[in-house]
Amino acid sequence: MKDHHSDVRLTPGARKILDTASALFYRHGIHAVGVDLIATESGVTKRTLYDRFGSKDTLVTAYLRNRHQQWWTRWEQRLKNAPPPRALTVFDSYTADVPMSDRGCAFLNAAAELPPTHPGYQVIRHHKEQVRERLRHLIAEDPRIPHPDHLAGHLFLLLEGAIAHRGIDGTDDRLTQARAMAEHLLTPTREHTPARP
Amino acid sequence: MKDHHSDVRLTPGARKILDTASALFYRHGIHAVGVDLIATESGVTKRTLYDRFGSKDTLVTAYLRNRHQQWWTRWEQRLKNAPPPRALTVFDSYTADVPMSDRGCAFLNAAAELPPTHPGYQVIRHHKEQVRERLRHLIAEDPRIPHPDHLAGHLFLLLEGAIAHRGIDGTDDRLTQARAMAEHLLTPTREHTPARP
DNA sequence: CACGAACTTCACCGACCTGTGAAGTGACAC
DNA sequence: GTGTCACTTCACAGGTCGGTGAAGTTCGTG
Repeated sequence: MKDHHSDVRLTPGARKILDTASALFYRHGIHAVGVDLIATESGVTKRTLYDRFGSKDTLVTAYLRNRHQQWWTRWEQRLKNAPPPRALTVFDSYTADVPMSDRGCAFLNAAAELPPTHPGYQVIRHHKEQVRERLRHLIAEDPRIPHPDHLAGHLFLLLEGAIAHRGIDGTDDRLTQARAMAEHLLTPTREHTPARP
Repeated sequence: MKDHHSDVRLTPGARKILDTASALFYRHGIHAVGVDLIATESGVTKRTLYDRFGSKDTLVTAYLRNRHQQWWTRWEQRLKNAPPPRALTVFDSYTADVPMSDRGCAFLNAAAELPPTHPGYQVIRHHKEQVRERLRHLIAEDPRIPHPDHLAGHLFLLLEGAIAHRGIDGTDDRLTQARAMAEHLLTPTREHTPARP
């Protein structure tokens, strides 16, 4: 209960491999990084890598799972001592940890280069689904918000657009803009009715 | 004036190579497609490919440039006979041509796997900049809109979020949602001010 | 001490990667 | 008919890809 790497039992070598692979995959993309490089950078032989993970695809899937777990934990942490509207924390969670977000969203990037048949693809879908769902619940905390579902969809699109451009623009500007827009939408001054139910 | 491939002089072979490469790059990603496959699928030898384009990076850049040109032409076409608010056409432009958008945005996908030093990266930035700028002008066509710049940023984020998820979800739903939200934002019934008076 | 899990080195596989060299063919222009 | 442009085939370079083989070493635990 002392480790921030809360995932199941991983041998020290496997842990090192996963951490190294995560950094490389995120920075350079998945197809651009070979298993040889991962093994070398991990201080581990390819043999060990294949003993622990079986295939590159499995390692990629583990990377995605681990990333989701880390991201979720950070968000949960940030949610604890956050003033309402707590939905805004999702933007801060991206802005806060720079090395974790300076190349944009790991899941959007992975989705861009993996085929939909890849075992990691459903991890991506699951992650986005979870974020969206949590957002929906957080927005519904304020009973004055008239259409929480619709607003959740709106905030989610703002978030995704902003984080997609985080990697391209190289600045937090879009994220900051999106947060401000979200904040405005979350203050229930007037009607924010959807165009159509 | 009859060809939708308006780009400069390209030999027939080069044209075929570019078209084939475009389809493959968009469908499978850039790193996942080798020049051998491109040559084979084009009915052309690698030699010809290298004679015409010099390197894979150049071919990738040409792909991005060509894509921008195509996309822009289509949008321009759609803008001609469009009722106001014409800013909404940008959503329709994505929804309309399925094989051109079923894997999401070609530029966002490319940005996800290319290093920022790649010669094609500035093409990506340019494309997004152009879209955003055009959107800003279209919104400013309606003098009743109080803060066109701010609203353009808002619509742009909605668009980018929706098109980023176009490839993941496999449906047009997010795009349709985003369009509806944009439409609501564009109807100047009440205040849409970014700050409170 | 002894056991076994984790890890090591090193050699190897077939396939594929980007990129190049040499020699030759067909079509069209002057 | 000579030149040139687009294109062809074939062979090959040096390197990396994911994945496996056998044999030996480190190390904590019982």
